[in-house]
Amino acid sequence: MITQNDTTPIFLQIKRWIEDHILRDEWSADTQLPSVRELAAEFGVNPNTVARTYERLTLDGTVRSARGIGFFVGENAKEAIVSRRREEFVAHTLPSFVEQMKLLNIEPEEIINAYNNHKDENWK
Amino acid sequence: MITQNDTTPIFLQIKRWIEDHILRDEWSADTQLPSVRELAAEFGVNPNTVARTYERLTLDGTVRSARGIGFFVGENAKEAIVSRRREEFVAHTLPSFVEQMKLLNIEPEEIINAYNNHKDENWK
Amino acid sequence: MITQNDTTPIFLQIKRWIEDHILRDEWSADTQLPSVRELAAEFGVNPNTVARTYERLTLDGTVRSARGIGFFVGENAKEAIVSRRREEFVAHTLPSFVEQMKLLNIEPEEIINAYNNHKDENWK
Amino acid sequence: MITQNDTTPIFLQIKRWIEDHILRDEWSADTQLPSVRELAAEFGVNPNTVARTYERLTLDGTVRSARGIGFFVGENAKEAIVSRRREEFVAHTLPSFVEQMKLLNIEPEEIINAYNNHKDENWK
DNA sequence: GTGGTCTAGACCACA
DNA sequence: GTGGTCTAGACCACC
Repeated sequence: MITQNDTTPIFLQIKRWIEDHILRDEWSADTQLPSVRELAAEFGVNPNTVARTYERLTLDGTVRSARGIGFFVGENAKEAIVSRRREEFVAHTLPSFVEQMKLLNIEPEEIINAYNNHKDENWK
Repeated sequence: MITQNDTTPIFLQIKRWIEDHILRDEWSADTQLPSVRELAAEFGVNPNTVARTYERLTLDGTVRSARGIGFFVGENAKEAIVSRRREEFVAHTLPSFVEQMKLLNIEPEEIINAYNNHKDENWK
Repeated sequence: MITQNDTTPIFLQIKRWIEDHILRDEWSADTQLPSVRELAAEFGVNPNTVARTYERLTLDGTVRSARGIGFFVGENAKEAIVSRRREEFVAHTLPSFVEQMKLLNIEPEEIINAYNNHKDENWK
Repeated sequence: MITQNDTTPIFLQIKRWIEDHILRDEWSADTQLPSVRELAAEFGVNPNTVARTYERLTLDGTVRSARGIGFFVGENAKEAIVSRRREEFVAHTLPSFVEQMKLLNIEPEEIINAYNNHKDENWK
């Protein structure tokens, strides 16, 4: 799911990928995260890029680093992510989404359908 | 509506702004569009930036240029825009939107509400 | 056959259109050419644009103007056009044409066929 | 081969120059292309001009860009270029070429000769 | 007046 | 180092 074709920076794609894991409760507080080298190999990107992801996550408080050991999920990581994303959602995502619906004459039913048919797939 | 705060490039914001006008039937086929210098002044950006917008629209076929005269809305511009945007919508926007809803536990009702409350406002 | 879609200037398209008539012996020396207004109406362009065409043709010697009367085909117009065009042909058109053939793996037969099938059509 | 004398814009000359390399199999899929600054220096033009070339090639799908890394030849670049050029060839180049031949009384033999004498020369 | 191209130089984010 | 965007200003051809 990490791709160069997307215009969003790779390190942000990885950041979101990690956050998504946390949101799905696959990684909970104090869970040790994959090492920089590991992830870099898995995604086929430069280790610096992954390091940058962790740096940002650390600034967020989403993650905390233990020198010489690795990175761990922070205490209230999930709650923080949810609140940040919700804010983003209501402020930008939802309005622009509705705007698109209106412009393209898309009925709410389509959205409901997509919602009901959603399966947890495309998961690297 | 054009802002430096948004991370999307100015020339693409303007492109979208023009396309939206066409989608709303404010500008139909063969309508002459504002000149490069005019728009540049209106948005307070460099003429080159607007020129770049029009260049892209021309490559799209959304717009056609007449040297020494100006730009005009292309023949099937609206249909082309709708089909392009719909494709983008079902391929990316909608899936990632639903994904967000699931991750953030947002119920479809919220979307319906937003949809119903939508007014055509803040329209330059 | 005069179109805004072509990237070549309109006045040059018209110039070529007139020269082609001469090459086909439809207009010979001393034939009076259509007036500026006439052509402008026929092509749906600004009279200035046609005027510019005649101005160039006059500089060429292809055409001579009689004040208050109109424009007439010059004495050795046809020969001059042919020589100019031939020069252009061997210097640029032919080489780049052959280059394209090589790059696209197009065999000479295709050209011969096109040549033999050519009818004098698409003539405004 | 890139010259200011030609009336075609520099950035399009460079585009063609790159496409020609691909057609000649000198650069195949996934080959990394010269950087913007490199080409700009080589041709003695402004980096923006080369950037514009690459922008077009990217829109084409001929090339794909990786931020911070460089540009790479796209997957079916060669095939796409060939088909685009062939289309252009049969739709415009060939008809207008034959038209010229007729108008200037040029015999097919001349073309065959030029074709046979063609050497892959002046190739940067 | 219009669009089209090019230069010079700046700043940014990314790897 | 790489690409991407933007500005400022110039020059040109066209209508």
